[in-house]
Amino acid sequence: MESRINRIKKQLHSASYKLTPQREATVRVLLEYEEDHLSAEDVYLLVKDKSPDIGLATVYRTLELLTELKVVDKINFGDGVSRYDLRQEGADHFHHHLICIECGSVDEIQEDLLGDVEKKVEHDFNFKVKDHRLTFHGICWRCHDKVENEREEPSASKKK
Amino acid sequence: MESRINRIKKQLHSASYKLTPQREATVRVLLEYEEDHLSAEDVYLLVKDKSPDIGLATVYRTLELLTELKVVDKINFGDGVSRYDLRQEGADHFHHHLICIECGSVDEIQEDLLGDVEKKVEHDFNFKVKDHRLTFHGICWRCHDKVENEREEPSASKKK
DNA sequence: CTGCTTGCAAACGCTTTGCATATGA
DNA sequence: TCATATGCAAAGCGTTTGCAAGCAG
Repeated sequence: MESRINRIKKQLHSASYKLTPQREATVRVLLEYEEDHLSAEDVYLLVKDKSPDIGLATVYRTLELLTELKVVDKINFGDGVSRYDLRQEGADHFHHHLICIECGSVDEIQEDLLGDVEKKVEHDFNFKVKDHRLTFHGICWRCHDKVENEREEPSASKKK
Repeated sequence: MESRINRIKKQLHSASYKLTPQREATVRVLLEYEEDHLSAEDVYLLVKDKSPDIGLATVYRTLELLTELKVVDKINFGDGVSRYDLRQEGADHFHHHLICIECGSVDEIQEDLLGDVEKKVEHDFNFKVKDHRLTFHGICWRCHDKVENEREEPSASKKK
C-alpha cells in the first residue's frame, strides 16, 4: 500500500511534477476507495475531510494529471459526471464494468475478456487497438437473487 | 427510407406522443445523417436549415423522447457532449464503435462481437446482460495506411 | 529564488426547466 | 376543446480558467 503510493509519487516525479501535499492526499483517497467509482466531487469531499484546505479546482487538476499519467482512468457511465478509476498496476488494458439497472451498483471485471474480439477487430477492420471501454448493463447477482427469493416465498416474510 | 420514417412515427403514436413537424424534421435529419454521430447542437443546426423555426430545447426534448423509445442511443465518447446514434431496426444490441486516436474518426461495427463474452459474464458473474457498450480506441485503417505510405516513400513527395 | 501549484471566484459549455403561447388530435 | 408541445430565456450543474499568492525543489 505504502509502496504503491511511493511508486505513484515516483511517476509524478519523473514526469517532473511536484509532490505537493494536496496531490498526495488525493492519491491516498483514490487508493483507499479503490473499489468505488468516485466523481471529482466525491474525491474532493473525501480529501477535504483529512486536509480541509484543498480546493475543488486542485482536485480536478490532480485528477487530470493522474489520468494523463495513466494512474487512473476517467470513465463516464452516462450520468453527467466523470468518474475516476485507479488502474491495476501493470494492467495494459482497461477493466470492464457491470452496471446494474436495478440498483445502480457498479462491479468490475479485471480479467481481460476481449483478447479474441480485439484480434478479430484488428484483422477484419484493420484497426490497431490501443485501448477499449466495455460496459455491460443488466441485472447484478444481488438483485437477481432478490427476485428469486421473492418468487420462492411470495407471501412469507416480505422484507420491507 | 420513407417507410422507416413511418414506422418511427407509428412508434411515437402508439406511445401517445404527437406527431409534430419539429419531431418529424428531427427524425429526418437523424436518418439522413445516420452515418455520423451528431450532437444535439449538430442536429439542431441541421434541422434549423430546413425548418428555421425550431428551438434547441425542442431538439433536446425530441432526442430524449427518441432515446426513451429506443429509436436512438445516447452515447458519450468522453468529450463533454452527448451524441445520438440511430439504432438499426430490429437490433437488440447496441453496435460497437472504433474511435481513432489520430484523426478522431468514429466507425461502427454492426456485427455483434460479444456473444461469447456475454455468455461468460452471465455464467461467471451471475449477471443478466441486457445491453452493452463497447468502444475501441486505436488507429483506424486510414491513418494506418498513411503511416505506411510515409514509410515507403520517406523523402519523396512529402505532403504538408 | 523561480516556476510550478494552489485557492478562489468567475467563466464556460452543455443541458434542463419555467412559463406563456401555440397546436395536434 | 384542451392536454401536449413549443420557443425563449433563464437557471442548473459539472468542469475549466484567470489571477494573485504560496510553496516545493
